[in-house]
Amino acid sequence: MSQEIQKAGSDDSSQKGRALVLLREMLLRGDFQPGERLSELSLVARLQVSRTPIRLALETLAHEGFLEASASGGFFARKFTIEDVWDAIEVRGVLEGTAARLAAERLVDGSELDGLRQFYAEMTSISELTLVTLSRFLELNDGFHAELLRLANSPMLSWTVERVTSLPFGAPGSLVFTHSQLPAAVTMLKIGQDQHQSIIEAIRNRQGTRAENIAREHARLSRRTIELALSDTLIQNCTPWGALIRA
Amino acid sequence: MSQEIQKAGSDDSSQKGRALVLLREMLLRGDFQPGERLSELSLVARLQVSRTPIRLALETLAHEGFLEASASGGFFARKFTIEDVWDAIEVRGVLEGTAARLAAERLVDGSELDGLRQFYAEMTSISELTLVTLSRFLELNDGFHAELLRLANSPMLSWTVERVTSLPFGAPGSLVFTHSQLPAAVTMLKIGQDQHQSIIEAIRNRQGTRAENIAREHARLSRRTIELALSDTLIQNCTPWGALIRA
DNA sequence: TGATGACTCTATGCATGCAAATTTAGGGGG
DNA sequence: CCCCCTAAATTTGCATGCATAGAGTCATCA
Repeated sequence: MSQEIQKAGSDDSSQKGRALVLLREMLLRGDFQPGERLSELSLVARLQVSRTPIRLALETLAHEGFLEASASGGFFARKFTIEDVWDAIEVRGVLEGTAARLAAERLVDGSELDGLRQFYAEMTSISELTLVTLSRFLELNDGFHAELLRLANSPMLSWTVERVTSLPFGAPGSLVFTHSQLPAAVTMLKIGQDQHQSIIEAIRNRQGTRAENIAREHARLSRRTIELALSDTLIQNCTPWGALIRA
Repeated sequence: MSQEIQKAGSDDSSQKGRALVLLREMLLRGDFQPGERLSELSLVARLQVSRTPIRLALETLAHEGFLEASASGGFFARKFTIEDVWDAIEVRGVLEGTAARLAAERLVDGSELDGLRQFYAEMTSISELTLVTLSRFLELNDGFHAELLRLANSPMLSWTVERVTSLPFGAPGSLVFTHSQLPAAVTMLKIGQDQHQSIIEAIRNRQGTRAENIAREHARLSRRTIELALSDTLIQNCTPWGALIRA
């Protein structure tokens, strides 16, 4: 599921979509130095797409937060620090906390929680961690969080979260662990599962503040997870977006 | 100050900037029905600008949340309900609460609060409410909130707030009151000033949670203010964005 | 040697033509 | 009377040419 989520206009059927996907890949791969100017003409050669769709894609990437518009026209690669990553996670936690609180406040019938319970159950049923089960686990995790947002019943909140998560930092994404870190990583996932369970319980009991606080702490768990992955690897090697972080 | 804030790319010096400003005006004025398709060609005639800058402006407005992209190309006027307005205010409150909390948690020296204190003092010095002093008051209010965000020292949070406030709902903006409502409106502003004072105090004492909660409630005050203005006027007549709300 | 000026060259903003796709209107068939 | 299918007209997506503004460079002068 997480792999199939397509951001708007990113379908491969149009020139703009192709340019967008390719540019995102290049940015995540670190093909551009932070602060480097992305000139349209040079991209025409590299992407085999004409200037018009490239311009549209650049505009979109600027709105998504990857690029910064220069006052004199054109775009620069935005620079990110590890602090930005932590703050993005904090913001995401705040918004998911709000989703959990609103879900608790606006719940009308306990059966609305069945969706969350199902994601939780399926995640629990995954006993051991392999490459394929991890990917499945992350899919279910995405599903859980999407369902939580749905229960908040707030289009404005959903829209805000969409905007914020256009940058890849907040999302759990996939992390690469060294062999020795695996046990600790599994522990993290189990703690996360316990938090999922507690969030469901809090919403069921209409404990809005409790739900909010757990969801916040749940986001901070992904910070700890990243820190763990970072502890004996370079950031470039343990996250898909590592190349974006300089400084 | 609030009048001089220019959203990126909205300067009048370019065709795209002109189109953007004009289209925003038209949308706020309610020139388009919710769900109506905005065809580029018809806009060429109405705005006296060619298709290229119009297309860019439409793209930008979609990212700002005014328009919705159709799957088959083109854009529709998005429809908003009064619930969306309340939720936008709630989200803004959550984010400003986060700014207040981070400001408290990250404060290193009490003198950093001087900016906030100055805005507060100037707002207090305004004794009576006229059209000109109200406008000045709102400017100072904007300044206070911008300074609060600055103190949070979080580029990611600032960026998020910018994204969310591209829609005009969250911001205090200007409201029109009937004569009989004026005393109540003045009371609201005084309560808001007291909250400003309390936020400063909470940050000074490094009471993060307290600062966060007051800032949230402060946002809800603007909901009450809108409800007051709404109480014996149509929404179209008391807010600048009233024409956007249907249903 | 440093700064300032002019000049060149490149990059972007904009306009417009063309083709493909979507929507819509109309007619024919069930 | 309703549905479907076809065809035309509108609309968007894309490519490209042109003009202007900006960046870079080199030379001259203080």
